[in-house]
Amino acid sequence: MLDIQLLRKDLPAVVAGLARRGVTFDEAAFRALEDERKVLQTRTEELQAKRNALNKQVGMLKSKGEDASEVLAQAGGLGDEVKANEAALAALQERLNAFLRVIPNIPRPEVAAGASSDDNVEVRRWGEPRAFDFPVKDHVDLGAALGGLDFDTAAKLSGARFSVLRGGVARLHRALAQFMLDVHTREHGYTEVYVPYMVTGECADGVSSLAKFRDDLFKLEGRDLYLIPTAEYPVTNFVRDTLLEAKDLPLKFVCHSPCFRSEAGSYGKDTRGMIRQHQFDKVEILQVVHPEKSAEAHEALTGHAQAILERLGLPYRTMMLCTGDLGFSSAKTYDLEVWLPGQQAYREISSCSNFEAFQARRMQARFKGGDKGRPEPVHTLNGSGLAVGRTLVAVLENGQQADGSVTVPPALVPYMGGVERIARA
RNA sequence: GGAGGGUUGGCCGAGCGGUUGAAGGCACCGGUCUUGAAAACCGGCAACGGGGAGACCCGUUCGUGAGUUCGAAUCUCACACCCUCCGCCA
Repeated sequence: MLDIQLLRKDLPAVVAGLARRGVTFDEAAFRALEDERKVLQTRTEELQAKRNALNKQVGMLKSKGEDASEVLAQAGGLGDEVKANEAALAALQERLNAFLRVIPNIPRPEVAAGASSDDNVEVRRWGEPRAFDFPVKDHVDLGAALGGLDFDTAAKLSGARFSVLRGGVARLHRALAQFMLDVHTREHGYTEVYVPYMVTGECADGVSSLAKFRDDLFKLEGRDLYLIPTAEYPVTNFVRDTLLEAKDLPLKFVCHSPCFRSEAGSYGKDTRGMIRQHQFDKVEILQVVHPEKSAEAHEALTGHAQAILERLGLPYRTMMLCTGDLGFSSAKTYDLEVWLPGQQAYREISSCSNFEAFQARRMQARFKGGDKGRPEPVHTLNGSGLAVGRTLVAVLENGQQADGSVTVPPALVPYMGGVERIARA
């Protein structure tokens, strides 16, 4: 969430920052809550101080064996008054907190203003889309012809937006995840982690707003547990409620996990194929860094994701999301879009974000030993490196041959046991 | 599922219902000593919120929430989590 100190000190800056992403900050509501809080807090603390002073006297008198009945008489009824004020203050702070926790992050100044994905800015383009001398198929037709992609069986098992992979295609899926993990651990300095695929509501609210996005998640019946929509949920929470040392930073983790999303708001969107599924695998890279290093780390992390696409020979472009397309917690995001010949379009395959202190404040992730004497929130970042399912789609479509077989990218051949081409068994 | 034990500061760990934000240790920071380092010794060192120009002042926090009390880390109840043993099990 936003820094309450900033809201108190420079409300116009917050209002202006949020306005850039199309969010209207309710100044009147905030001011009313704050004014009420101030009055109530001051009164409560005065009463507490009075009670404490009297109690201290009682303690002194009793320990000397003297009579304390006079002081006790003064304190009579004070306890209930204090309790009533404390309860009122707690309730108000709860309201203030709820108000703050649904306010999104403020975009960094260099993020272009815009209303939707139409206003995103292309900042990089790599590779030439291949020219085909035969009619291209999309991954659904390719996969079906190879006997490796089966949506009918998946539907029988679990309904729409699931897939079953077989044979060489299933192996390709596994190979991609292994390849990504190896590159990030061996060459980019990330530590591999394996994590729970369910997290508590508190964890979910640490990375984003559970109140706002509860419907996007699958929840376990009767329990405070949610299936993770990305490894960001468990891994970022490694540092929840912790006080790190400056010398421990940066922390860099890579995690391969399944991701579960209800896709509640995307009825009728990307219904064909495995572009948008309730379950997909992703290799996520994350960093926890010193506040002054996050901008630099964001560029590096995005580069790490781009490296995977380049090693696989997949043409892509890098888009800087405009203010209006930014995720709730993000201050700046680069999306990587891979070229899909079957759609004749660039499609999102990775999203790399810098959350600055937004998530750290929500989950109390701090470090000490910086320039400031006191602990301060760390900065968190993450990105897909990459979405495995969509990478599979990209490899199939970009590597397709006239006979329906698929050429395996050279970087992946060792992970395929030497297989250079996937063909119908 | 059954039976016990536990949860205190960055970490470990003590704590008769009363000047306890909390002994002691570790870690960390500064100093003495030393050619330098280590050791030893001396000193410092919780977080968060509010107020103040500032030195400071006030408040909150001992798993969470209620309760008893003038007063709770300490007593009572509920809940959560962790550990051990038994049962079940990949």
